[in-house]
Amino acid sequence: MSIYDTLNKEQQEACFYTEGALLLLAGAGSGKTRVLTHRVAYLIEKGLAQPWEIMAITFTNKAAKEMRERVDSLIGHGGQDVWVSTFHSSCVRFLRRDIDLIGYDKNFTIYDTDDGKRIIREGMKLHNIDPKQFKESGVLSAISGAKNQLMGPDAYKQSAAGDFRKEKYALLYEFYQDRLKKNNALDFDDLLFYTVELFRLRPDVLERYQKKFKYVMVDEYQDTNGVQFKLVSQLAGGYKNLCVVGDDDQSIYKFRGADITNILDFEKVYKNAKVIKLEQNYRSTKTILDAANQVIKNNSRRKAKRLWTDNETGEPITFYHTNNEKEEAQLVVDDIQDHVLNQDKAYNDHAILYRTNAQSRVLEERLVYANVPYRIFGGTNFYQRREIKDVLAYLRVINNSVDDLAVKRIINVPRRGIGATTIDKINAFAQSSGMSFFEAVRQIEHVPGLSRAENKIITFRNIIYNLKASLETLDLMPFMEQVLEATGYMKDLKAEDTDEAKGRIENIGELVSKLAEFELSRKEAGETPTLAGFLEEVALIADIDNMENNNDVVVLMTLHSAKGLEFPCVYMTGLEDGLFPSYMSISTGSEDDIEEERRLCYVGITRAREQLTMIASKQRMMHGQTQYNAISRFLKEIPEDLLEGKVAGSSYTSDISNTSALPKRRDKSFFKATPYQVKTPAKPLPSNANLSLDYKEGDLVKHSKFGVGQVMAIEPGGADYQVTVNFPSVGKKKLLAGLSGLKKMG
DNA sequence: CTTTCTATGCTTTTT
DNA sequence: GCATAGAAAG
Repeated sequence: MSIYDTLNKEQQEACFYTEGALLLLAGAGSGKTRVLTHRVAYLIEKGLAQPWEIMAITFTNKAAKEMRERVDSLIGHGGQDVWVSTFHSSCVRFLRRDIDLIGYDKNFTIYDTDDGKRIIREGMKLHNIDPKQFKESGVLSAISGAKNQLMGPDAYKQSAAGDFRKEKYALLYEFYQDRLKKNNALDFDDLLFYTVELFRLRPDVLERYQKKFKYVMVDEYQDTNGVQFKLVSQLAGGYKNLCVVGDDDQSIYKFRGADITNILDFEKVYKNAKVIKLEQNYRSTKTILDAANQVIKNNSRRKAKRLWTDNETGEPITFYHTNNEKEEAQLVVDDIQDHVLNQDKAYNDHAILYRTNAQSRVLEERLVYANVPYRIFGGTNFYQRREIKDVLAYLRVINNSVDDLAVKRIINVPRRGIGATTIDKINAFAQSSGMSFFEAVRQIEHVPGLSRAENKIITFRNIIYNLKASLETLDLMPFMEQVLEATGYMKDLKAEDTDEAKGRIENIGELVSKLAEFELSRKEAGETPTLAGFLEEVALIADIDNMENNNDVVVLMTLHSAKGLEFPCVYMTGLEDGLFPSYMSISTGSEDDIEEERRLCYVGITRAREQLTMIASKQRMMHGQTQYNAISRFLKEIPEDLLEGKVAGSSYTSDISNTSALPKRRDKSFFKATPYQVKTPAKPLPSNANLSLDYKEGDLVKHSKFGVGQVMAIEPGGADYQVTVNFPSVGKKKLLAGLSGLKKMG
């Protein structure tokens, strides 16, 4: 009996085929992570490689974390030395070590697209480019596209000659890279681009890694782009033991530069590549899988394969055609309630999926109304919120003062009476003498024509100087409190006294608890937690990474975010032509675009284990206007005998009163051990959060976002108490008493 | 320099 | 329908 006995024949084959190039075509739910982790175990067990000679690359932190855990539990001792990480964090590691060899500073900051847009906006002003004709996002995606094809600004300029639009892009690309370099910053694409450059220009560095990594594995290979392809071939160029895993039918990130030909042509590039197909699905019922197959088979550009399963036939797929999006939402909510109350299902067995984030609003409304606990993923990322970006900008300035963007962001936040004219003057001075913006602030006495504004700048400068000094002496948590105090940011928000401001205060509180977690985890790992380390971690994190499975809540997310996840009950909403497939993909008239959407549909269907509900609405409010859309063409590709409810003509006449025919909700506590509290409109904070708390360990407290939880611990920390609370909906959280607005229950 | 009003523009988004 | 950016007014 060995650990490999639990694998099927193809899985075993993939596991034992270790040398050379291997393409693993792994259909949805076919157990590819199992194969990858067992393969790692096999390599180590057979003595083919030491743990640190194996590299596994994923796209998301979540996938990396999951693989990490599974490798650890399978291998036990030594497992933690296997290099498991995302493309981007691997590159950060490479670059932090050696980027100086190609003329950059090792202490670079990572910019997100928001930062990028600011730079482009600036560049467009400088070059007099009409913002009506060029959108920042369009420019950025052109730049991103160029980087994905390994084209620097010069190469791009050459290729752009004669094309009016591209020539402007080229101009902005150059400006953008200049500005990033000045600010000592790299964007997401740069992380990959410069790593490839580093390896190209310094073969000695590349060789070190090629010797180190005897075996390289890449997950979600169908989503790789040009640079990633190059990077992978560089890394695996030594031993040439490269195993890529993917499913061409789940390639849904073309708009981010993913190139499906990487997987389709793998065998052409790696001539002796072995191909193994994993076609047995362990996740879904026959009915669901059948539907998925029937839909995806309408795509022409794909590798031949047919997913099958030994699972039961299961229930038919339910189809509803509702009159409008409110009914749609109500129906989903009622159905979930019914499952929870009458069918022994938990809330977290349910996922509601949609094409666009905007659709979540109506659903959220009905969920709140029905008191169903839920969590929305995606939309505006936590780290994109204004208050979070502001606070992070302060940290960035303290960490890397050359970061002009960050300095300009917070120089007048909160208001210090420093306006556009003053900033322009400093800017002009900085540029004429070739220094950074903050350097000009340092030498503010030399900047001409400021008069009264000078004192305001000096006040600001002192704040930053003092905080820089605090960072030297204090631990991160007390330092953070200093930042919030000394900058006046918290004071300003508290004075505002609106629900919105309270929400922002809570978000900052959440950021503080993230910092606490970070500090703790680094200390546990025996490392010194640094500000730079925290900023880096925060820059590379996504919303979905924070999804924890043990919270009993319904989850809402886009079809894109759902990739890689599975749920017993899945609701696919908004299945209408014009929404899904999107209007864009229909109007270009390109079959490729429709195929991409169809793959997205395939991804959605295959998320479901037991029950799949598909809903279209006759009428829907979109962009403030009522739209009447036809039922999605994808829905029509599913044979009627797999569906319950009628597709054409639609016999399902739902009016809201009809839904009250569903079983009435009884006292929730009969069914769920833990009472829950859904998001309520923020309750007023204890207005002067003084330091005496009205709750103690063991008490139940209420948080306006996380609901009710039990206080696990209270510890003094600097000027405020750190309170650890266990919330049934989100798990344990460490909060600052003054910021969190916790209220004792009862 | 700050506040308030009007216009505009909107898919998806692993990092 | 909503959020955000830029212009106009205080």
